[in-house]
Amino acid sequence: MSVVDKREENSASVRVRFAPSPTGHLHIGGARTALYNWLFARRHRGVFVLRLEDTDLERSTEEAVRQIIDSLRWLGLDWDEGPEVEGGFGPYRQTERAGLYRRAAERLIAEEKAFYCYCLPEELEAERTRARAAGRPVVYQGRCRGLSEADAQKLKDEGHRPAIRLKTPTAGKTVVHDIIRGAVEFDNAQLGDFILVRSSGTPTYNFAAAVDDASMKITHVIRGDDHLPNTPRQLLLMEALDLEPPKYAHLPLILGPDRSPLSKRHGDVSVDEFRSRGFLPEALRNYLALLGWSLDDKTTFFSTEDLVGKFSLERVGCTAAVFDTGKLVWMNGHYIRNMDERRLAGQIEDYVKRTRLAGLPGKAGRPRVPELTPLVQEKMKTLADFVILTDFFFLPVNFEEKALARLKSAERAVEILKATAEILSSLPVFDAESLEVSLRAAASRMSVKVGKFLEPVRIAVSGKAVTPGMFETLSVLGREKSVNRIKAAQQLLQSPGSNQD
RNA sequence: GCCCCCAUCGUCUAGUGGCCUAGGACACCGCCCUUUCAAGGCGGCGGCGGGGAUUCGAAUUCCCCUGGGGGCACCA
Repeated sequence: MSVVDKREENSASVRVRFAPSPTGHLHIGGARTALYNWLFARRHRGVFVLRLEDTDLERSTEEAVRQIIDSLRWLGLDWDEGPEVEGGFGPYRQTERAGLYRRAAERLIAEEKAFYCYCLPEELEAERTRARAAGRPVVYQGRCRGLSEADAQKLKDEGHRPAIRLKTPTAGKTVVHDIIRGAVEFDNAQLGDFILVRSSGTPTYNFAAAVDDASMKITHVIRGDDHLPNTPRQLLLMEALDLEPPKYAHLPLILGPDRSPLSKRHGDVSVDEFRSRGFLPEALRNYLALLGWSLDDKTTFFSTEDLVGKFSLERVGCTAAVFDTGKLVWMNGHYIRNMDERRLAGQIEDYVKRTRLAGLPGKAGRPRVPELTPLVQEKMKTLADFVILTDFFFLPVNFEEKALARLKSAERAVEILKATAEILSSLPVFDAESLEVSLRAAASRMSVKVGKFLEPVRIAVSGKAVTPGMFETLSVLGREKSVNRIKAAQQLLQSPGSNQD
């Protein structure tokens, strides 16, 4: 810890940002990007900025803003500047920064580093199609770059609304010094004079991102791999604007099981969905941290403090990673087993409330979550498992097909159930210890192994083949319900219709 | 078509020229423990995409190929 602290001293000025476009839920890939940014900021005692890239008016929604903010909060990734907290470099929505982009664009025009382009989208599209067909590079040909004053005026008079393009160097290379990948070279000629401002007056992604990263004094841009080809454009822009560029780190993508980029096709991909499925934020953080980053060859579990203390971009890998839900489930189970029992009970209560699952516990006369939690804690892998494991405490017995078959074919089941009902009815103290003593004794009297003895009891009382420990289960279920259910099962077995083959 | 990125067990990864007959984790398969199921313990299966080159020596360096991915938008 002290080693870390020492090194922090001179990196106190780190500023990073997470810049989602609010067009949907927070995607698991975005969550990892946010996490890495957050870790990097915390690790260097820097500032984590949340910026909304909402320049696409068509697709951006307030609903999406809400969801992204909720998901980030739930994940525990708090931002120092951004929506709802503000800060000295705001506003933090690009739609509210229009003046900034306009001034930058005007300056570039005035300095003749950018120009108005009157080409129609359809014309450009046609040209691209031609270029592709002819095997030529698909780059803007610079038609309006050298437009004369007179021609420009004429087009303007005809009512054409121009876009603004950057004059990109036609020769030379732009090199991106990526922290994760090293130097990556791009031919300037391949870049083309890209659009800065749409004819509608709104800035494009590259323009807004470059202006904002610089004006917000971002020191490290940590983002997805898919932005690597954009980086030379942003670099060129900052150069034209005479702005100090940040350092860049491009994270490899997250893939689905079929090795294509993770998307809705692969099922649950939003943080919100993982929350609904009963995953813990600390488990998701731990799993996501390891999806692309590692400390060494053996450390798997990291508390958030560990992560903050040990995370580094240098140890982020270059390879795209497949998202393995199975491993997340396992890790979540580990966190559940190791959680303080009372805290877990609280989480379960919140979860059940939030998801409104069947068998809502807690009504008068029913067992409460804190009472049930210790019975199922070590069996749960997600919070959702709680309901699956304990529903029979709240609901009438609903026999699972497999369990019913097993009950019917169990040896001496009727005899066992009868004996158990008698014991339960007459037990002076109805608690787990007494139950264990007397039921073990009964099994031994009947020369039946305890496991075999308990099987029909388990199924009678729960309708399931799998339950928490039987003695604890009976004791929490209570004498009356236990006896009633056992007697009911006994009758079921003895009724004429229950013959089986 | 052009530009760029990537390549170790099924999956996540360690590995930065000899410590590697390649280590760990998930999954899978056995065994143990056990009141079921989990959990836990022990063991097993399983990998450096291919070809050249450099070197006394390559998972590790270079080149080519192959495969995967991203970009080439008035989307972000």
